[in-house]
Amino acid sequence: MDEANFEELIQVAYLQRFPPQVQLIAEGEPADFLHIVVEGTVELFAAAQGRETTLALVQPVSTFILAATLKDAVYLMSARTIEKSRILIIPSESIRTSLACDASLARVMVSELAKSYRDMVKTLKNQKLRTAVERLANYLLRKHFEQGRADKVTLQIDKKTLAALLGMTPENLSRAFATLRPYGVIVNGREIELTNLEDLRRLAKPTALIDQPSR
Amino acid sequence: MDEANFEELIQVAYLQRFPPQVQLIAEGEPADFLHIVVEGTVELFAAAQGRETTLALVQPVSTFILAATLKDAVYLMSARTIEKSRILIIPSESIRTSLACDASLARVMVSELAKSYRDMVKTLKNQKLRTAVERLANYLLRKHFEQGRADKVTLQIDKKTLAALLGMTPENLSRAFATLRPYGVIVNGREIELTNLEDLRRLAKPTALIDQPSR
DNA sequence: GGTTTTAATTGATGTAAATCAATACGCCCG
DNA sequence: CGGGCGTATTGATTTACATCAATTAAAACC
Repeated sequence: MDEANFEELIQVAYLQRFPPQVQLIAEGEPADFLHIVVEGTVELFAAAQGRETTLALVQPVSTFILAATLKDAVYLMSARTIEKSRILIIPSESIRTSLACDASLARVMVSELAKSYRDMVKTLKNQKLRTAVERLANYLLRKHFEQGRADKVTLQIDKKTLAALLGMTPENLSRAFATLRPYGVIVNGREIELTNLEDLRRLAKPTALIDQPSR
Repeated sequence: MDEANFEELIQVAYLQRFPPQVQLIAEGEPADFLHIVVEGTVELFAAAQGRETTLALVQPVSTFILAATLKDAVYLMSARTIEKSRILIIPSESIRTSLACDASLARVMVSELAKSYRDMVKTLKNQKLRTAVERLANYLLRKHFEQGRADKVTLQIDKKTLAALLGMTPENLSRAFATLRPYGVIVNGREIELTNLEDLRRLAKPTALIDQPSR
């Protein structure tokens, strides 16, 4: 983006540290600040009818609630830290001002929003087209790939959060792991051993159109 | 957007008519053209594991697969016409070229993408936080509002498509309508009479954070 | 105007997942 | 080295939804 604009934004931004389990924003509030995760992990969640679900996890370096900031609208999701995190906070007003006069910033935003949109489409397809067991199997395969294809995968979140992210209850997640046992999935706390990738893949049927993160 | 750019795009664009039930694009294919619905209705759907689901309906005047066009990526969704439609088709390459040199186009794109993203978030929340009956109830309330709050609502799509859109089977949709009978919902083909809005609202618990279309 | 085709409903049953309840497993602390 | 305390697992049951099968209703066709 334009250098002068960048300086301007840096001036009004501030970096803040948060302990785990701190709620940063609440759905329904006006989006006064753009948030950027510099370190740690942030959970985006939402509630309705007395239920709550996790919609996404955000890890460095990534913005969240960019769309609300740009539309000068309310947050559609709440956010809380999962682990100790550092968050860069920029007033939405400044972002919108910069956008109005900085064409290259606008192009970057287009790209970022298009990516986010595609990720959301993939999440929705995952949710509507797959069973709970299939979602878990594909999640494990993705982590396997992300963590360098070692035969052991480490969950970075507790199982309660994982269950919400995958759209099921913690009890059902336990049972889903049990179901995957015959496919070479051995659970040991947060360490998951994958001893039969072929069978697991045959069950999960991963596809780039859902499981490959958008660029 | 910039006038010269607009002229350029109009030059390379072409308007085409399609009968109902024609597949326009298939997920996985490269996004060579941006599509704009000028007249009619287009269904966006996706398949995996032998299942198929509807992700969105597009009505005039609206683009679809904008994100894929901008990212020069493959389609994540397939599209077919539901009724007789007129579609404006513009080569993706031209869109990307215009974007690179037209700042106001970039800003419009930002706005459009942010809106689409927020709609997708709402769809995901609807799917993860509500039961099938609740989704149907809220759908009816939204149509009720869109169609001028008359006590009768007309479905613009057949029940098979509606079922897929709401994330259920046609059989289950029939039963969901039956479940809503005590809440004043009387079905007569595509005409749905709503005789007890208070009770229906009490059941549906609509919220702006899911049910209000994004601006 | 009757016949074929397609969409919609209804019933019986099966399966996936949520809920409720109890128990086991760490983990920090005194 | 036991308490507490949050997290995870396991079992029993209920509920939501899908599937299979049959029937009815509504279009479309000749």
